[in-house]
Amino acid sequence: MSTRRDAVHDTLRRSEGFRSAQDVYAEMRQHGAKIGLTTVYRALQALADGGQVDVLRTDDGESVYRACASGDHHHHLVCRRCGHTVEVAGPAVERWAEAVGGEHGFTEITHTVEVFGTCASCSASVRAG
Amino acid sequence: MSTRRDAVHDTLRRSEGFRSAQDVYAEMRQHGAKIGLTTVYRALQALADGGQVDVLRTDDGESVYRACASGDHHHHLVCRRCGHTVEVAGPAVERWAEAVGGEHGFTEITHTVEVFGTCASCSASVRAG
DNA sequence: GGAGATTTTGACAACCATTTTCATTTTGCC
DNA sequence: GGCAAAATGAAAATGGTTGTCAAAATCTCC
Ligand SMILES: [Zn+2]
Ligand SMILES: [Zn+2]
Ligand SMILES: [Zn+2]
Ligand SMILES: [Zn+2]
Repeated sequence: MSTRRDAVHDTLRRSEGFRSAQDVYAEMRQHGAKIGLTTVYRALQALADGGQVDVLRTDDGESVYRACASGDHHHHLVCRRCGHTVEVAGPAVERWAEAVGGEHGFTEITHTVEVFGTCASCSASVRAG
Repeated sequence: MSTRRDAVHDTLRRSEGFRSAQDVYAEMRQHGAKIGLTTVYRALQALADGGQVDVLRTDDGESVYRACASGDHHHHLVCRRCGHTVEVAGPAVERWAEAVGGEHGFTEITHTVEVFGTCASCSASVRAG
């Protein structure tokens, strides 16, 4: 629909982990893009609403976005040091969530699942001092 | 340690679902408690740090707290209409999170899991109009 | 009990990501 | 070109949360 939105989407695709709106905005400006912060926010929201990017909340309440390779439902294994992110499927979790909801008479079940850890290369650099 | 902290803890225990700091503050004042908002924030943080209450973030970035019955690791099934909350255990999920982290060389694995739905009584009241 | 040190409290200001506003610019269409 | 509708972005507003700092409560030792 819009050139701006595509530019935001591209910036996100070039990133490895999850990025905040402010983050994306700063990077785009750095690379000479002429875009306003408000538009970045709007583009990210639209992309998230359209399911083209994934969103999650950091511990300090910031929304961060990622253009994932998989369009199917999946979850994330995120390194809490470098942000390196792996997309993971979890059929067992999907079934569990549905089952636990059903057992208690709940309907229209949704769920949020995120896994955090320290990735191999970060572990290595810590050991190296 | 402090009377204020206990008062906050008690207020939370009397609540059914997750409550925000502002929420707890308003209720305490309503009941005549003489306490400041800053102190409520500090008490909730201390309780959360001590593992005496559970915290989670709402979609709009608000931190909400709950004094759960179980002191063991567990997750929550939350009604998105009335906030009614059930504490649920998920051994399968625990194992899955560890496994998926390990498979990708991650260590110090943690995870966040929340299940949302519409509870039976809310479904009923919707049907009743 | 009391002086002084230490901790806790809370009114208020500061923070900061996000949203709203609204005037300007760009786009879509004839 | 002309014009309506949509997009843009600078600046102001919002709102939950945190920082500040002086006053109040609590502890400590005599
Ligand atoms: Zn993803
Ligand atoms: Zn899932
Ligand atoms: Zn709990
Ligand atoms: Zn768990």
